Amino acid sequence: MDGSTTPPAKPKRSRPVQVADQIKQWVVERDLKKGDKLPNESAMIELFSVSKGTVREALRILEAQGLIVTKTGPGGGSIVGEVSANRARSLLANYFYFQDLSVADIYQMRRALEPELAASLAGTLTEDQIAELQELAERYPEPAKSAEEEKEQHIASLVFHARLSEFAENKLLGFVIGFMANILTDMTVYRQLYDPPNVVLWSKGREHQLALVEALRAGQAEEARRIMASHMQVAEELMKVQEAHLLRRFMGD
Amino acid sequence: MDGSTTPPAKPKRSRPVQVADQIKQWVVERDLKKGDKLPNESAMIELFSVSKGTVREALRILEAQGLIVTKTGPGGGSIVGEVSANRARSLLANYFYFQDLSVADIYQMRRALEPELAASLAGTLTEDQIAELQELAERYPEPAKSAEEEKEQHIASLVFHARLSEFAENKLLGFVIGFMANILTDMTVYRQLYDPPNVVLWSKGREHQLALVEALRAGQAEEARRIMASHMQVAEELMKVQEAHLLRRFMGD
DNA sequence: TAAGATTTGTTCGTATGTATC
DNA sequence: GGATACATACGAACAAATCTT
Repeated sequence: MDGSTTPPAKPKRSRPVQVADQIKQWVVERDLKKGDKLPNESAMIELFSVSKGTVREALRILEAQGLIVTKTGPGGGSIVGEVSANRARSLLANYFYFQDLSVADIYQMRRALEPELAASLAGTLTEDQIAELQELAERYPEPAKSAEEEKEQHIASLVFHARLSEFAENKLLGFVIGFMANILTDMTVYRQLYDPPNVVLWSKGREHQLALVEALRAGQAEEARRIMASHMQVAEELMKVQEAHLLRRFMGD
Repeated sequence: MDGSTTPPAKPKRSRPVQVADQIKQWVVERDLKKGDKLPNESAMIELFSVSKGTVREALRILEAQGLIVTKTGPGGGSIVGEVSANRARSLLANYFYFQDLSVADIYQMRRALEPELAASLAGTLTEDQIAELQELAERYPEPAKSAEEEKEQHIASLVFHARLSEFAENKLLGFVIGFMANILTDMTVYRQLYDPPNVVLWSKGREHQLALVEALRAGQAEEARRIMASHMQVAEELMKVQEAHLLRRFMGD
C-alpha cells in the first residue's frame, strides 16, 4: 500500500566507476590543475578502501577519457592531464559511428561555419601563420593527372582547413571545423576511386585558397567570408560525387 | 651508420589499452552491431593471452567510452553498446573544461547554426512535435518577478532549443546545438544572480518562440530562419550581462 | 656503469555477488 | 530453492619501468 513496490530506482554503478567518480570529486574539490599529482595507487587503496585491481580499473576509466596520465617509476604516478583535441575528436567520432552522417549533412555545417571562421580570422594571424597557409595552398600547382593524385590534393586541401581551424580564437568553432575536416579526410582516404579528376573544380579551389590567404593577410573580413562561402560550394560539388553516406570509424587516437 | 640510433619510435601503450584496441579491432572486423555479444572474460583471457585483471581494465576503458555495456549473470557479459548523446556530450565537455569558452564564442556559433536548424526543420515536424514545442514556448506567460524566476525561464527556453535540436535530421547539426544548450544551462544554473529581470527581453523572446513554432508548422523555412536569427540576438543580449568567461565541468553522465 | 629505491604493471588463486534456469 | 554461468572484487606475489646516487 505504499511505495515499496517501487524500489526507488537503483543506479547501481559498479565499484570501479564509483571510485572513478570519487577520484574526480577529489580532484575538483582541490581544484587541481593540469600537471598536479594524484595520490598513488597504494594511497588510493587506503583512501577509498578498495583493492588494487579496483583502483586500477578506475584509473583506466579516467585515462580513457583523457583526464589523467599515468607514468611508472619514482616520482611517477597519475597526474591531471588536459584532454587533447585529438582525443576529444576520437571520442566524438565514436558517437557518430552510430549516427550515419551524410556528406550533405557535413556541408550544411561547413557552409554555415567556415565563412564565419574565415571572417573572424582576418587580420588576426601572424606572418608565420599566413606563410604556412600560403605554402599549403601553393602545393600542387598542377591539376591532378589521376584519381589517386586528386585524392592526395583533396586531402591536402583538408589539411589547409584543419590548420585554419587551429588558429581560431573561438575554440568551439575551431574544434567543430577541425572535426569535420577529420571526418572528410577519413572518408576520402577510404574512398573508392572511380571518378576522373575534375580540372575546373581543381582550378577554382586553388584560386579560392590563394585569394583567401590574401584576404586574411589584408585583414578584409567580409572579403574572406565571401571567398570561403564560394569555396564551400565548390568543395561540396567535389564531394557530392562520392558515396552519399559513409562514416566508419571506431578507433584512432 | 644505419637507423639503429633511431629506435623506430616507441608507442609503448600499456597492456590494457593494447587489449582494448584489440577488442575494438575484433568488433570492427566482424562488423558487430548494437546488441551483439563479445567473448566473455575467460574467452578473452585465452584469446589475447593476458590475465583476468588486464582484460577487465581493457573492458573498463571501452565502457568508459560508451562502446560496450557489461552485465553480470548467466547470458551476461559484454555487448556492443551505442554511444549515447549524453555520454558524447560529457566526454566533449571534459575537453572544453580546459579551453575556457566565452559566452561570445558560443553565441558566434549559435548565430550561425540555430537559424540553419530552424530553416531545415520547417515543414518536417509531426503534429505531436509541434504541439510539444508550442507547450514549451507557452510556459511562463508572465514576466519574471525575481532574478530566481528569470533563471528558471531562461533554462526553460534552453530546453526549447535542446528539444528542437533533437528533431534535426542532420545529426551533427543537432548534436552541436544540443551541446551548446547544455553548456548554457550549466552556466545559468551556477550563475550568480544580481541582475534584475529584463521585461523587454523576456517579451521579445517569448514572441519569437511562438512565432517560430507557427513558421515551423506552416513550413515557412525562410521565415523560420529569420525569426531564429532575430531570437539569437535577443538571447545573446540576455546572456552577455553574465560573467563573460566560465565553464567549469568535469563530471556528469 | 651499476645498484637500489619507488611506483606502476601483470599475474594468479580464491571468494563473493548476481542473474537465469 | 538449488544449480549454473557469469562478472565482481580482494590479496599476495612478482615483473617492468624509471629516477637517483
